[in-house]
Amino acid sequence: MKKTIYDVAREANVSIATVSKVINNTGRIGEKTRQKVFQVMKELDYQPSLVASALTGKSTYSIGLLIPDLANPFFAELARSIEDRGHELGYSIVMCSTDYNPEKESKYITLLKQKSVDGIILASGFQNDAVIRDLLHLKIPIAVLARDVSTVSVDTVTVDDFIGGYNATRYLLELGHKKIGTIQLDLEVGRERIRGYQHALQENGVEYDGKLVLFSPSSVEGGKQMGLKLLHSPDRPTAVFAGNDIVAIGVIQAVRELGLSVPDDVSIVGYDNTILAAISNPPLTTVAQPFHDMGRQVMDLLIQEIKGEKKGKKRVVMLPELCVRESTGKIKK
Amino acid sequence: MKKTIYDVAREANVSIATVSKVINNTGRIGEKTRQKVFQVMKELDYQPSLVASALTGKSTYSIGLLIPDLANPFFAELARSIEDRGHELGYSIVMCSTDYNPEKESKYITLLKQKSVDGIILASGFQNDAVIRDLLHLKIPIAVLARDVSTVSVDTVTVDDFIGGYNATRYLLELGHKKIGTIQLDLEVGRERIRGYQHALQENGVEYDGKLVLFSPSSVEGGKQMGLKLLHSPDRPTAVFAGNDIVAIGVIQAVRELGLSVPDDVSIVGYDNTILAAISNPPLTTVAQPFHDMGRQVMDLLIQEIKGEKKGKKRVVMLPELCVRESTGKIKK
DNA sequence: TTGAAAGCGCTAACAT
DNA sequence: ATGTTAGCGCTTTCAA
Repeated sequence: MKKTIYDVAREANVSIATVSKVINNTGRIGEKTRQKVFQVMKELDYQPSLVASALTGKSTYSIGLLIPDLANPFFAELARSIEDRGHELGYSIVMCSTDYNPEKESKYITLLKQKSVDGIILASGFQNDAVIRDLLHLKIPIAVLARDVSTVSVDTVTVDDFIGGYNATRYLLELGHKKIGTIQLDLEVGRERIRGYQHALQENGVEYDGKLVLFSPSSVEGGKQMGLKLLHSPDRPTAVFAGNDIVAIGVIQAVRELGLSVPDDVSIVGYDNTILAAISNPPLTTVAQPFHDMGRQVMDLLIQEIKGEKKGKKRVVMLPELCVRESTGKIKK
Repeated sequence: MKKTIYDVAREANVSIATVSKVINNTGRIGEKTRQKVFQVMKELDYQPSLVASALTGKSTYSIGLLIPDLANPFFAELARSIEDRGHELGYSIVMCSTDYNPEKESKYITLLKQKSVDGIILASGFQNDAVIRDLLHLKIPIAVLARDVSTVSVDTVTVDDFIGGYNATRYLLELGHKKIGTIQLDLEVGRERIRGYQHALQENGVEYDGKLVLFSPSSVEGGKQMGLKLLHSPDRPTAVFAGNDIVAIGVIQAVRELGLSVPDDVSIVGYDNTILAAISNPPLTTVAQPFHDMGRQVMDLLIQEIKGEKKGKKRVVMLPELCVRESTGKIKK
């Protein structure tokens, strides 16, 4: 049978109130009593039930994490850093992969509410602010990662996608490319990167061509299909800026399938700097997101919010950094 | 304020017992009453507290997942399939990455016990059976994934590592390789694969050479270092069987660093068939583990155990399958 | 310094 | 068919 606080109290000849106090280090307890209680707790291998203490109004010490897809290396890394920071701070993580699916999103939110998690991290391309507002209204602490929720006041950690798109594109322009295609995810982040892309083009006097801008799902196959579409025209682009490393790898495959070479015929830039970028062939030039810091930051923000250590909401913006490898090269005349 | 069962009861002019009964669909309730209660629940946006119902002796509907490292694509895929199956069955997953670290293992186990999870999935190179015995003794349902716990009676899902090692090695032998090195993880699975490797060698009359067997941590860097070590001798192996795809990629890098080519000079076989194998250069011949089924199976086993739908423990063994790509080739005379 | 007792929100006998 | 009530294991006043 699992031991309860009553077992400890009886064995130590004190009341459960006393035991509770030594566990939580509250109230004033005599040193001898404290020792005795500790000893009995050890003897009985007693561990307080978090469920019971949660019911009494304390925290559950668990926080929900909504993330699009654990199987995507970028999100897996992110989840890992969030998990680590959470555990460091005494919280455990309940994982929910949403697949960018609004239905799953709200289903999981409901679930997490029922479980009385202390807070929720939204690391997803959340479709509707309504859910966020609802959470906020219910006073459930939340923190949003990697997405600007401009219309709502929440704690957010974002990486500047405009800059990311801008830097990637500018780098390609510097290499002499003029016809630069881009294949992004059909999400807010994708559109923001496209804005950066446009800005870079414009700044360099290159005319924007809508036909060079495509959307793709986050998969190798998707990248390949869109890559083929983009590269199939006789007047094909000499460089492609992809929405993430997975898509970029699809584009590489497309290039190869057309009998062309990376980076000789087509330069490619990815996004995220996952392990995929490091090991792909050729190694991928990519826009690095500081996932380690990102995870840590959201978690810290959320915990501060939970503990009420913070006045008002905070918005942390991090900067992406171009990581140059071998999938990009100067344009050949 | 969060609504409670009392709010619903009052609003619907019934007792809390009645509300509880319609929620859980137990006892006999008049149709009109039922409708009324449902309606009020909706109006109030009432969601029963799982914490409270858990305290009353019911399940928490959460299960703990101990896994070495979410950031490793293989485990991420596994975690994803476990999560999906869990959610399908109404359970949520509490993630714990252990880094193969026994201290973290027991720390997380303690945590999960306090949270009264309904069960725990051990998908780790668990170092000591003691923890498992303890859990078993406490009657906490567990299921073990990807590791044979031969001395203890638990539900397990494993992939036959002996066969995996055997198949990989035999394939290399069939290609004409005689000097075959192997770099495995220093874990039970690794040793089992080495046994398969030895068996294949012996069966083909190739003498076993201990110097060709190395251990490495699960990292590209580790694989590269061990790869260099293995390949540095003048009498270097013509093929390497690696412990997982990540290590295999490290070996590829080692081969390149020595100015050699894959597969012309050195054939390489990985393990796991993660996305890394598909996108590496050259695409990796690898031993595929059916992670999708694996995750589903452990979860099913665990839930059956939790629900007591099963007499005795079950041991499910799945078979790995060699997936041939371009990192292996016939030996050159 | 310690203990008695009232909940937290819910379930499950047992009554009615 | 519905309600009363006694817990579940813990925290927290309030007394002693």
